[in-house]
Amino acid sequence: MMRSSKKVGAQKSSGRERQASIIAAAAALFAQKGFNGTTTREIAKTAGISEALLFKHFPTKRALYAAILAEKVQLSELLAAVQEAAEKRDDGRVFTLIAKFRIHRGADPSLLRLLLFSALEGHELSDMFFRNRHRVFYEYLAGYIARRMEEGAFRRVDPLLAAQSFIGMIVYHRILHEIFRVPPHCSPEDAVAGYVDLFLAGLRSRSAAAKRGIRKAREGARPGYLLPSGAMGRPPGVGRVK
Amino acid sequence: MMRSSKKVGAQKSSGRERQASIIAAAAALFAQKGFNGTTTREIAKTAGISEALLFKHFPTKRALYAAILAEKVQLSELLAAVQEAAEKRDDGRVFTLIAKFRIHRGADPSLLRLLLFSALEGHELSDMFFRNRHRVFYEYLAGYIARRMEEGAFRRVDPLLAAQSFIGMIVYHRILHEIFRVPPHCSPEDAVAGYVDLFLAGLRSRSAAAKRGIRKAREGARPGYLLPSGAMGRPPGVGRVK
DNA sequence: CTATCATGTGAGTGACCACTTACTTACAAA
DNA sequence: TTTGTAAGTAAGTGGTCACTCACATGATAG
Repeated sequence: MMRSSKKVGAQKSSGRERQASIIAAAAALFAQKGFNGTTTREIAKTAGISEALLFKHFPTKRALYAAILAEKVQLSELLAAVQEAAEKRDDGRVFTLIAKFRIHRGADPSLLRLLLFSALEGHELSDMFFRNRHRVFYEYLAGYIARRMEEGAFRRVDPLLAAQSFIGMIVYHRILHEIFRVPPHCSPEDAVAGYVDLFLAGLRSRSAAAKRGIRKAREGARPGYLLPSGAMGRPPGVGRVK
Repeated sequence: MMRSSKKVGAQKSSGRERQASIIAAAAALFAQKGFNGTTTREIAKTAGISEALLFKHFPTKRALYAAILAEKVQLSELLAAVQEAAEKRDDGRVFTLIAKFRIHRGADPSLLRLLLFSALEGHELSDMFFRNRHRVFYEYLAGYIARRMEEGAFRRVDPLLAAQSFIGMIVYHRILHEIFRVPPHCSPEDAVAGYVDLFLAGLRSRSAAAKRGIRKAREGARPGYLLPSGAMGRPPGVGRVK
C-alpha cells in the first residue's frame, strides 16, 4: 500500500527489442556454459529484466534456445563471392575465400561453441543447425571439386572426402584455438595461405597425362554429392518448440 | 523396527573394484550428457550402488570427473609402431597408421565426447588432458615432417601447420560422424586412404629439382616450428579457467 | 563370542532450478 | 478521463540437485 515509485526495473521496450536483447544475452551465456550450465535467472539478469518477463517472451528455456539456434542460421554473403571465383575457375581464390571467411571474418566466436554444445547435448535442433549452416559449405565444395575433376584440373579423388578434408583443416584450426585455447603459432593470414596451398597441391593433377581417361569414372558407388539443390530451405518453425 | 533382511543392495566389493566400476559408469554418462547434464543419482544407479557410497569414494562430483579424465590420459602403443615406420621413411605407412588408429582402432567413442565436453565446460583438467593425449600426435608429426623436409622428400611448408591439417582432417571426420551423426558415405578404410593420399600428395616435392637448394631455406621469417624440442615439455601457460 | 571396521544404505537437508501467480505500471485509443 | 492492454515485477511453488547422517551388515582377528 505504501508503495509509490519503488520499482524501476527496465524501462519499457517494444516486444521485438526486448526479445532481441534476451536472445543476445542468452546466446552469450549458452555459448559460454552450455544449455544445462546456464540458468534462466542468469539470463534474465544479464538481459536486465526479471525472470518472469523472460518467460512471457519464451514459454520455456528450451524454446529460447531454439530461437537462438534458428536465428543464427542465416547463410552468409560468402557464397556469392565464392560463386564468382568459381565461375572463373580461380581455385586458389575459391578456397582462400572460404578459409578466410571461416577463420577471421564471419566467425562469430560464440557460434562454434554453441554448435558444439548443442550437438553434444543432443539438442534436437542441432541437426537442422548443422545442416543449414555448415554442411552447405562442403556440399557446395564437393560439387565444385567434382566439376574441376571433370575438367581435368584436379586429380580424381572422392570429392566429398576432399571437401570434408578442407573444411576439417579449417574447423579444427578454430577448435584448437577457440575451444582448447592453444595459442596461435602464426598469423591467421599465414594459416589460411598454408592450408589452401597444402590442400590445392594435393588436389592438382600431377601430370597432364591424367587428363584423359576421366570418363571411366572408376568411383563406382559414388553416393550423392551432386550439389544440394535447395541448399537452404526456410528456417523451420521456431517460436514454440517444446 | 520391523526390518529383518530387507536391504540387499550390491554385494561387497573391494574398494578398488568398486572405484573402477563407478568410474566406468560415470565416464559413460559424462560422455553422453556432459558434466552438468549428469546427476550423481544416475551415476550411482548405473554403478548399482547408493548415492551415499559414491560420495564415500569421491568427495565431490567434480573429483569423480577429474579421476576419469586423469585415468584416460594414458598414451597408446601407437607411437612405437609409428616410430618404426618413421625410421624407414615410409611416409605412407606413418600417416596411414595414425589415421587408422584414430579412426577405427583406439577410438574410444566416448573419449572424443568427453574431451569436447570438458573443453567446452572449461574444466581445469581439460588442458592437461588435451595436451597429453592429443597434442603429442601433431607435435610428433610436425617433427617428422620437418625432418622429411630437410631430406628433400617434402616441399617446404610450415610443418606444424601441416601436422595440424592432417590431424584436423581426421578429427573432423570423427566429429562429423560421432558428434553430428552424419552417416558415413564410404568405408573407414577408403576414408583413411583418401585422407592420406590427399595429404601426402600435397606435401611431396613436385619435382626432383627442388631437392637441392634446400639449404637456402628461403622461408625468411619462419616462426618457431623447429621440432618441439622436448616434444611434450611443460605446457605453455594456458591453465586459467575456473 | 565380541569388538572392529570397511562396506554399505534409506532418509534426509538446504540450496537452487524452471516455471507460475498475482499484482503494478505506462501508455494510447475511446 | 476512462479503460484495455502490453510491459513489467516480487514472491512464490514443487521438484531436483549435490551432498550428509545415522545406522546396518558381514567378514575377520583376538
